[in-house]
Amino acid sequence: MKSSLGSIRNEAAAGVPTAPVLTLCPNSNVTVDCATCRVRALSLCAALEPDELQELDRLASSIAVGAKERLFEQDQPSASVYNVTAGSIRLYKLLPDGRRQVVGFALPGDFLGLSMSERNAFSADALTPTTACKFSRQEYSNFLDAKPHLLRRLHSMASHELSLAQDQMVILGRRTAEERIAAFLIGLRNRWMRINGNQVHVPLPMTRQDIGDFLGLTVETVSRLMTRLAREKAIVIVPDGVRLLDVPRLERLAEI
Amino acid sequence: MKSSLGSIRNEAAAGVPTAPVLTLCPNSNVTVDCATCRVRALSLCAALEPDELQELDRLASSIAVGAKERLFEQDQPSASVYNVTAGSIRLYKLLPDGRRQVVGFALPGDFLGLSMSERNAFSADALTPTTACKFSRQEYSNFLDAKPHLLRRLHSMASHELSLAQDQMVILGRRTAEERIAAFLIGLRNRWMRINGNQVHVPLPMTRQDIGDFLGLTVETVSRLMTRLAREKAIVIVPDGVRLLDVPRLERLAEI
DNA sequence: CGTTGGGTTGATCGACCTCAATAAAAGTGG
DNA sequence: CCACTTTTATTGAGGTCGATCAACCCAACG
Repeated sequence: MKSSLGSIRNEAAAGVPTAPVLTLCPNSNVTVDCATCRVRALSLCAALEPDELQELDRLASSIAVGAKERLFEQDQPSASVYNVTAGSIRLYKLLPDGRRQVVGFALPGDFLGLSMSERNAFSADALTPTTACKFSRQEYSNFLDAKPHLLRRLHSMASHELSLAQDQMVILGRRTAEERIAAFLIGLRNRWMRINGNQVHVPLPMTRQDIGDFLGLTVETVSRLMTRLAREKAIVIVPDGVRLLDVPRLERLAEI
Repeated sequence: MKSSLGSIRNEAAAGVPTAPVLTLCPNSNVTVDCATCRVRALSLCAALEPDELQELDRLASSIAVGAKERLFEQDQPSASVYNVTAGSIRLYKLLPDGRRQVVGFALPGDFLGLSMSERNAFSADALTPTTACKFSRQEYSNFLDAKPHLLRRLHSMASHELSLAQDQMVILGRRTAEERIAAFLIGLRNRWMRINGNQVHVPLPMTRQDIGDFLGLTVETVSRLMTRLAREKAIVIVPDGVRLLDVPRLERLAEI
């Protein structure tokens, strides 16, 4: 057997898609209005002046995808880049034998395609109904060439992403299961805070399996430890999320 | 006890430096000559025209650091960025309790400071005598503003780094110890190949402890598995490195 | 109202860690 | 060049955290 790791059980084997690929979407190509965009301040577009925003407007199309639909797939040519405006997305890599590593979750304000590379480094499935601004990668790349300060912001977002990835390396390489869960909850809370403001309620649009595949743990371990944190009054498990009761305790565990 | 993970034993506790901090270096501020630089084709500078190279020449100073000296330290303000010209460097993060995660190894041609951020995200110790081109971060940043195609290349290098970090997340989250070692050796061979051309000999300037802290394993596990791979004729352990005998087998294990 | 996907809980197992001892290099000073 | 220390690597014996295997619960849904 493949030893300790993996998440083969609830997945189809060997790279077989588990979510329907995004086909034609009724809401595709809806007009975009950057001026009234609610996530603009959080997103890449914050780097732009009003007139530049109008230019970008013309390049964008709005898309909506239902829960469990796939936006794009690992190793496929990437035709588009996206700016998430609502919803949540799972980003993951599959090994040939079906083991899965979730490399991140995209939330409103996040940009997909930071690397502007020819092929997707990972797959992306919507976890909840999701909307995004969609751009042709080529057109966006040309736009970048004309707007160095936008490139600067793209690079700064990519750098931030790199820094998060390195933090995740510490979590995966050197932290206990309990610390991983705590770090995950605190990290997610901080991200929701930027979007919704300070909240004790942390929405968890992903399954336990997704969390496990993000943290290098099994579903069972995630479930057990969340239950334990709840029993110890550090959190309360509520439908579609958790409520953080003892943030200092969790932060101590996560020790960012 | 802290459970499974960590590398506290051979390290001083709680963030106490284990390597001397780089102070005054005899070879500092030696004149740089980009025109004859042997790693230019591999490095960021490859994006520059001859006249731009001369401009950069004037911003650069050459530094040399001995083995085990520290280039810079996690969380400290980052005054400089570096282009490694020779040697090898360990990049790592420390947890407050002394656990360590090596986030990468820098080799000739690598750029340190891709994120151009205010503070260092990790510490950097030379593993072997190392030389690098050193730039003021501020001056380099200004230079970038004037040269969008250089920024483009910086971003492309940062994207590549992000992609490597995500691959490392798969390794740390979902691979067995044996697979991690194989992936490490194959990955390092591929990097040396870009520098020295195709070689069966893979130099390992880092200790087993460093490898363990990179792969989320203990020294003992690294040693045991390297010995096993040697016993099974996949590699030969030689002074300061390994010789790869059965590359296909290792690649199958690493399954990139 | 059966079916299905997600979540929880228990019993057991095993990959890798921990602890311990020794061996082999690599400095270091006389 | 050789004692002596220090660092790094190897090997063995035993322990444990999280994985595996297996029920079971519950809500959603056609």
